[in-house]
Amino acid sequence: MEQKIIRVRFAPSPTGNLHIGGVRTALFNWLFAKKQNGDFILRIEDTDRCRSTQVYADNILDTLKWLKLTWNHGPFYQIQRTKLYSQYVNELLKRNHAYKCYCTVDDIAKAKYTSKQNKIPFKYNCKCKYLTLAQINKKTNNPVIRFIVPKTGTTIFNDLIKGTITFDNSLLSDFIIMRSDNLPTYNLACVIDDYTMNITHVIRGDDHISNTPRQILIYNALRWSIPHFAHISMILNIDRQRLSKRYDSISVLKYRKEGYLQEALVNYLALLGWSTIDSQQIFTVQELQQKFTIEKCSSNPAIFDHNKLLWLNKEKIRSKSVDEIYDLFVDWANNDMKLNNLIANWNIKTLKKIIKLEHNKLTTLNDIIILGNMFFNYNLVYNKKINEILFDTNTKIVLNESVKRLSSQKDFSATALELYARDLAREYQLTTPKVFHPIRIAISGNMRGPSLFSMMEILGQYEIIKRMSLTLDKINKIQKGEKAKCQE
RNA sequence: GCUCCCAUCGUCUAGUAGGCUUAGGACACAGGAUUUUCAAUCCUGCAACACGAGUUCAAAUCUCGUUGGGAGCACCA
Repeated sequence: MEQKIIRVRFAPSPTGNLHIGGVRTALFNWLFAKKQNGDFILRIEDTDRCRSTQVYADNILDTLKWLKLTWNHGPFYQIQRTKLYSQYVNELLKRNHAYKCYCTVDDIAKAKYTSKQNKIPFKYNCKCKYLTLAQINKKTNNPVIRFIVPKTGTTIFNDLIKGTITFDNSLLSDFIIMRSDNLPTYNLACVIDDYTMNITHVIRGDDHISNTPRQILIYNALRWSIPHFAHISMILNIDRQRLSKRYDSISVLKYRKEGYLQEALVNYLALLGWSTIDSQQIFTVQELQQKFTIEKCSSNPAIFDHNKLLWLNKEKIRSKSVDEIYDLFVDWANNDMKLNNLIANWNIKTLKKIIKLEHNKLTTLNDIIILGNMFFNYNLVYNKKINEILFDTNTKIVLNESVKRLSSQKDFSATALELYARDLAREYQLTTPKVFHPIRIAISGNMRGPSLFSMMEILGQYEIIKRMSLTLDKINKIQKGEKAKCQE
């Protein structure tokens, strides 16, 4: 017998940037499909004309592309499929599973207000079902279409993650499936699409659990078999609140901008609500595809942990060769005009040496910018600690003597340079920090940075002496009474 | 108010047919070693089964209740 092909879909609405929770839903669908050689379909649910925009749709597409969550079909836009929805709405109407409702938004708001006042659960009891032809003829407004929910019984489904979930039909209102503008509402469009697109597994956020019984009722009314459902838990923000469109809809693309690797984000998101028995932390994409199972998805909500993402990003960078990191860096910088200009004159060979030097310290690609600036765009920064060292009486001695000695030095390997510095310390009876710190500040403009002598080796004689002299000049000028820049 | 979902270290989680758990791993945090800085590295440490009943020889694991958190109850998706 032929086995049914697995087909899943990711169906965001373009009413905001794709946020981290949406990306994870997409990822889980994608992994589920990939593992079983199934299809991953992208569908844009844009029936809300007031809030959907192309800008957001593009953001969704761009984000998925960056993360390499490729889809086999689509993107389908629901707005282009309205004929299909009308067709099925008519069928439901014909089969007495739906009726036209002429109630106004005010009517409903009033009913809702009353139930809130009386503290009773809200259920809209629409009477339009019983309207006579004469009464209907008097109506002037455009009706909506409501689905007729059975008065009794329960709707049960077996969720692949949460287990059996039961809802009482009597609690449900006759819900709207088509608005007065003749566009379908979410529950209707979703069912029609999932069915006609042959979706076998609906994997989505668990905020959709309460929509599921409504959708199942539509499947039943149309005599369609229902797909498998899997509701993954939400990602909560640090306040344990749902990631809201309003506050957390900063685009996931910001992680790219900040220098995160797509594979780090994918790896991290996979770990958020999914795990293996052996608690493996670092996965290649291929491993994720092989090992992902819906059964191992956790049913409790997860909080986004930025620290762990950072760690994972570092690990991913470390696992790459210098050349790979360089390529990644250049690609990344090319996405940003400013960065692109900044690094235009950076020497490739030197940059690779720098990357090699700091290979296992890099946390984001942006760290390379910081390092590069140290080497290619020398700039002496001032802060309290640096000033202290700059105006230490020994500093001038160390720098003057260094300039003198290094001018005639032949060997500029890290080991030779360290030897010279240690000799200097011994001869002047200074502790090594008293010698090393001024040199570090003079040549890198900073207190923090890579191994001092390796840094000097990369810079070379000319640059070292130039920077040391420059620093001496500055010290002299400031000491002569020029308004101290460091007082700012 | 009603319905549904969830409940192991600060965070993500392992614990899958109740005994193998003095509850494991990872991130974070703290301390130490190393050191010219920041790191990296190595070592060490801190830290959890929400609570209460019940079932059982035995419960983090099953049942019920309580509490807490989340989601939904739109002509939004």
